[in-house]
Amino acid sequence: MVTLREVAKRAGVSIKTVSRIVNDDPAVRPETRDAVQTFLKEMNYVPDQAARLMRSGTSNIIGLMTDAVATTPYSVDIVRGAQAELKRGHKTLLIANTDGDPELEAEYWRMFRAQKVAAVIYAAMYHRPQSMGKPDFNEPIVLANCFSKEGGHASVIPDDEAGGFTQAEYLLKRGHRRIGIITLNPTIEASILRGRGMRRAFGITGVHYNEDLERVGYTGSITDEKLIAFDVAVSMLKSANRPTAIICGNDKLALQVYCAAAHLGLSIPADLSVMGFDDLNVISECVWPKLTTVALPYFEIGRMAVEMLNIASEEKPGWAPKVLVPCPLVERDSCRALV
Amino acid sequence: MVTLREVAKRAGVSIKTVSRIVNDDPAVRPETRDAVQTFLKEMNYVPDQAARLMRSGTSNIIGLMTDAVATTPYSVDIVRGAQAELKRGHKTLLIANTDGDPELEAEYWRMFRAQKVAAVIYAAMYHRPQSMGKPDFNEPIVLANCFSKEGGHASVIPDDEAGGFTQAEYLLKRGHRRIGIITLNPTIEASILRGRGMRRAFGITGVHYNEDLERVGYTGSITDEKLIAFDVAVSMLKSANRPTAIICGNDKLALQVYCAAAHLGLSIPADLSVMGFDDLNVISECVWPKLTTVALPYFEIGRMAVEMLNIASEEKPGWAPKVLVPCPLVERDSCRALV
DNA sequence: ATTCCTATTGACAACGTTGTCATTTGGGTA
DNA sequence: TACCCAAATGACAACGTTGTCAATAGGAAT
Repeated sequence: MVTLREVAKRAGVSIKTVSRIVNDDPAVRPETRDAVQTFLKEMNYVPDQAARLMRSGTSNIIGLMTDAVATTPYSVDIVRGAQAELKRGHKTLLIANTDGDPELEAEYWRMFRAQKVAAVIYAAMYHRPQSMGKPDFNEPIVLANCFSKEGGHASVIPDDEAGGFTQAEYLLKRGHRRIGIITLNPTIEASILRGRGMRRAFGITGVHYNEDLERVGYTGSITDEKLIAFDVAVSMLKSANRPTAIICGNDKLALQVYCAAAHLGLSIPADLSVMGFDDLNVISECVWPKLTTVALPYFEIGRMAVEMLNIASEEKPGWAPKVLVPCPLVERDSCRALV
Repeated sequence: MVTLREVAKRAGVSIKTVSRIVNDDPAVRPETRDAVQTFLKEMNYVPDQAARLMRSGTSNIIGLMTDAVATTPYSVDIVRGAQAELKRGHKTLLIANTDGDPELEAEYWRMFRAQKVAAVIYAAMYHRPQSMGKPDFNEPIVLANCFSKEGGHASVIPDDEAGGFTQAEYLLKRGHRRIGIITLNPTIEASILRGRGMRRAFGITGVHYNEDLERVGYTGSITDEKLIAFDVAVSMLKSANRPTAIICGNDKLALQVYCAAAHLGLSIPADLSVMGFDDLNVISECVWPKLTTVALPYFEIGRMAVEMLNIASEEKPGWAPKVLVPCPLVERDSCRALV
């Protein structure tokens, strides 16, 4: 490993001068700078982060604590978004994947302290982080795609209420009146919010919200749920006055509706319109006709989390805003206008 | 941050004694050990990795350079597998996501050097790493899910040949004779190997391999490809003596075949058997009937890569084995026996 | 009691960097 | 020429840890 000392010796200047050049300190004569820079490149000098860190106290590493990556495909985009934003600041991500194991999480918090990470993004699905706050970790923490009920930390989450509104509004505007709804597990926060959004859309349009057409697409506990949307959709579609459209809680449910329609010989969108949520493109782009859905903006959530982190370091401890990231409609071919 | 010095002062012993206890050095009197350990816990001491690293020269961080995470869903499982194996050694993963940008990759190599990562896992899809070897990085490198043509590094890759064999053998054994094949881009290594495996299966069974039933499911260049499997499947299935089964290069293609079958009013598996590859469970578990497919063992690849890394550090530079990880058949409901 | 040996403990330097402060250099001004 | 000031450079300490080696203590052997 090439050190400042070696470069300095080779260039015939002091260690400190080389250090200054590496750190773009203007107080160096241009000629000296050029001369030394040649040596730096030639010897392929790379500053030792460990030494820097020891001297300065804060690293350029951001910790990302997550169980989301394990549980949801494409939640990787949170990572990508964060990294994209981080790249500018020459910071890097240390990813800790807990798979939901609290013991493992505790170990990773210790690890973050040991590495002196500058800040932490805590990304999780569904459940609220309980063990948060406990770890005596004093650097900024921002929650991504989740939030802690106790508060105390900024969080960046998708605007599920608006997302639900978008789904319902889109179909209502296109003349659908009998709309089936296949939801996520109703205990999930996202599910509640989207339901609220949909009802708001019905209300505005002046259409009666028909509870009978609302069913849950999963059974079982949240950690061990089983898809039953196929059966649910089949029973919905077999009925005499079947819905003309079905709104789904995610694209997986939508896929099951596609299969149910196929099973019953109904074509999409001629006989049935289908709307998804998430925009998992392995599904939405691969089915035929392509799925109209509402996107879960993971990339933007990750990016925004980093942005919040930058702000967080300059705010007071009490600062804990909730940033809602919009869920854009992705219009494809699975919904037809009835007019 | 609590330091050894502070703990030592509090416990009334020397810094070195505390250090010994933290590092499980047996040369400490049990009473001293117990006494100090109480203080360690009470003060919540965590050793400073930066200082350790500076002293010792090697970190406990493993770098993971990848574009795979960006391009393929569930390739995250490589990360999870690696982490699971790493956990034992109390090492952690520093993930560098290149999105395929060579400039960014070069920057990350520098970063790895700066962080003095102990070793690197290089995970990529499709293309061979060209810039590899260039970065003067002297720690062990293992390639995951890819390999460098120049050799020089151990690699862990799925056994695509055997995977292709498995696909064909499964259908042949169940009496299928007219088997359609919708492949990945034929320039991809995986595609070539699987083709070879399938032909081997046909050969062994003594069935003629009908080239006319083999079509590519994508158009366009590898970096910007477009799914056309739906159209391909429709044309295949419209023909008078249509295939009784279709083997797909991945589950996305299989999903398109499902949609094509639905479009033509054919039911799966009664009128058509479908076999996928990858086992993306957002598809394979969500379609109805559930998809019989061959799994891409990402988790195991990640795990194995770490295992190879451990071995690599004790091997000579020339050591560069290729480890083939089997692709297990996942039998579900999309294939029927003709007998 | 003295000596010796081993078990235990401690003092100190070093890792590579940067902050602080002192020193040198060079050029302009009186 | 002498002087002064700012710009440029350097010497040194410190960050927290561990390796090396020295010092101490305590017990056994004489």
